[in-house]
Amino acid sequence: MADTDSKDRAGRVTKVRTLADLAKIAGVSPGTVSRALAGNSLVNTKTREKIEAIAREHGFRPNQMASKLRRQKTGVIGIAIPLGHDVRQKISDAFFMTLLGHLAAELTEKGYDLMLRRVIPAQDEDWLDRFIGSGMVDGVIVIGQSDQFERIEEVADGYLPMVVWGNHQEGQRHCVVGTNNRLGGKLAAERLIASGVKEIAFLGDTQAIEFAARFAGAKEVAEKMGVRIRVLPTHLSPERTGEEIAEHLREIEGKVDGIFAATDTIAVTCLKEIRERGIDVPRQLKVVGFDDLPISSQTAPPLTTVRQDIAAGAKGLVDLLLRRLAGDDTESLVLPPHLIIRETA
Amino acid sequence: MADTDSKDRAGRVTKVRTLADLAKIAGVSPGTVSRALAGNSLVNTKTREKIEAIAREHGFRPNQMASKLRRQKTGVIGIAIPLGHDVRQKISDAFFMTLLGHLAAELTEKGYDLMLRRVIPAQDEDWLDRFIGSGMVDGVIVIGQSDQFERIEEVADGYLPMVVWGNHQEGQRHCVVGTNNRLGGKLAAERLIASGVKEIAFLGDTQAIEFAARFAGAKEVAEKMGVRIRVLPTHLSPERTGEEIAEHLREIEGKVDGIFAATDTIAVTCLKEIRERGIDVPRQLKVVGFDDLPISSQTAPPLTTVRQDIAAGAKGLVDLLLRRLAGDDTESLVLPPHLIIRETA
DNA sequence: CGCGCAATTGCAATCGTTTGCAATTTTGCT
DNA sequence: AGCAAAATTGCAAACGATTGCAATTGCGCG
Repeated sequence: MADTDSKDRAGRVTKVRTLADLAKIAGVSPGTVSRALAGNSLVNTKTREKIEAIAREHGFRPNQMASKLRRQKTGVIGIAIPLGHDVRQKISDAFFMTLLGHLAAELTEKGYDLMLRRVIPAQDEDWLDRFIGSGMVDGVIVIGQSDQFERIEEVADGYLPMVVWGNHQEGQRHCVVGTNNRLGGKLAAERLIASGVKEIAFLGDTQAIEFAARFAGAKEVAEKMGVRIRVLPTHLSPERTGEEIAEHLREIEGKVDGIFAATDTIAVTCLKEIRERGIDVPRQLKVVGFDDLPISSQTAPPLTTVRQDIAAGAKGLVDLLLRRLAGDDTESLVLPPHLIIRETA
Repeated sequence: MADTDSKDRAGRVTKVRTLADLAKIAGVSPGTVSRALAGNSLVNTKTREKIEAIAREHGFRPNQMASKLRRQKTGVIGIAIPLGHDVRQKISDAFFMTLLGHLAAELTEKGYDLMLRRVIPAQDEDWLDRFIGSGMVDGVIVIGQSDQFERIEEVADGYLPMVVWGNHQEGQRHCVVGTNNRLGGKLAAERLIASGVKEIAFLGDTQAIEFAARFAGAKEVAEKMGVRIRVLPTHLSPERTGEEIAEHLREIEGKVDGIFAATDTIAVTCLKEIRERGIDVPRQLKVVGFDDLPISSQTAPPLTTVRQDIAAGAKGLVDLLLRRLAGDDTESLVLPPHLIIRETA
């Protein structure tokens, strides 16, 4: 508030490391200091102010480890990012990162810290139990089910404070927040077909459960409308994707007139490859993406895509987790996707 | 090793929460259990195996809080992201997120966890002391100096295990890892001028120290070569940037023939606005960015930019921090930028 | 069989805070 | 002034794992 260098300008000679040290200086007991610094307790205002002053003067902060140990809660939420095979990719994936950014904002606002952990399930069987059982976090948010659906289910049976970002399956036991991927897939296919597309290619890896759902939705619509649709497996590693897509394009050229990309990242790369082949979008080939990342409005031409509301997703994850921390057994939250029409379809 | 359901198949009825519980079952003392689980200690192989078996059977994990308290180290590295004014923006900024992704990979590999904390210095005077003094982290990496240069300097005087991503100033006291921004700025300007540019506009906020250095480098070259250069303040919040840039473009149209964007994010938005105004890149207007984000090769036309080696930066941050944890007082690390020539200049 | 040394194990203090309970001081009221 | 009730404060036991030191056990060998 006022001046900082008032009396103790000799620096940090006096080292006050513990409540007890501080208590000695203040002439009270450690318990009182603890209560005083905790703020709202039942300690005399005058005493509190004196203690606070001394604490400030010495730059004292109570040791969090001790505090957490004693109180049996950490104020930390664990964020686990399971990396399936694409080991180096996913954590720098634009979608996950954006989600993480929003999570950080939400959790910080609620007074929680985030502990981030990249896990490689293939190398570490019980990554989830380890994270949970370590006593380092009060709850866990798992970003992406990867290929760990079963393991997550098992853990969910005995551990309440966990929420997962991902796809919702009929009858699953773990609490998930995510977009209705199937519906999103339908929207994409409908748009392509409404734009006159006669044959669709889906670019994505249908082993990932979300992508499979997106494809399933598109397929349903396509079949109903008598439009052919095929899958062209496409991965997400920044290096390989470009080539993979180029190859696909060579293969489908002239046969397919609509592309549904499992991800905006794929769509963006795809647009670039298409441009290089001199194909006109949307005249000759129409493209719809999925996610609506910030970049997607910046492409040439701007990408038509299915929007996932990432901010709402983050808020949902945090809200549900907090309710679970309070003992509620919450339902999953499935968010509606929105078709964003720009210029590629 | 062998079968898991050998004797205690009654499930999780017996709850083993502490070393002591486990010790009782194993018929040894808690100390022995601790040593056994720690692995390398001086406990009899047979005993160890027995204890490990019981631990596995009951899914027991030693409480980390207690462990950390006792050992006075946490195995956690704090990552602080100071947000200047653009409160919601920076943490989802592509550059920071990419860096964070690489940091996560590096730190995980070295056996550390990451604790992520968004801080808003304006709302929280002593964010850094709080983070450090909390006893929750063994060391801190600060991502971006924001407008907190002075505060970081102060803290660095009394706290060794801290490394900062940012710009290096002559004679600064804190250990920093970052790109040589001034040199990067020179490279950008040289390229623009070599492409025939006669007047340059720098798009960026020179209040940010890194950006100021980039501009300074460009300015030096421009002045030497007799080319005019001006600053057009541009922020990074996703919403405002587009409009700001549009306005700038209106203002400079016809006068300026080269743009140096402080950031690829700005450059990408810029390219889009330019396209919408029907200006030809690179014929009428040349553009150089900074960062070389993954998207930058995907724009139309692909962006010429100054590359920061993010992976090397992350590795540098982690290496230096680990050496500081070991007691070394390390020097700063300044990485060379690389001009990546694509099609916009 | 007994001694000495090495290999294991147990004991108990410690890390620094929090908090129920009891002790003490204040306050309010007659 | 006297006494009950309320407001503060102190005491000491947790929280759960680690680790120096001492005690025990086991082993080799004369």
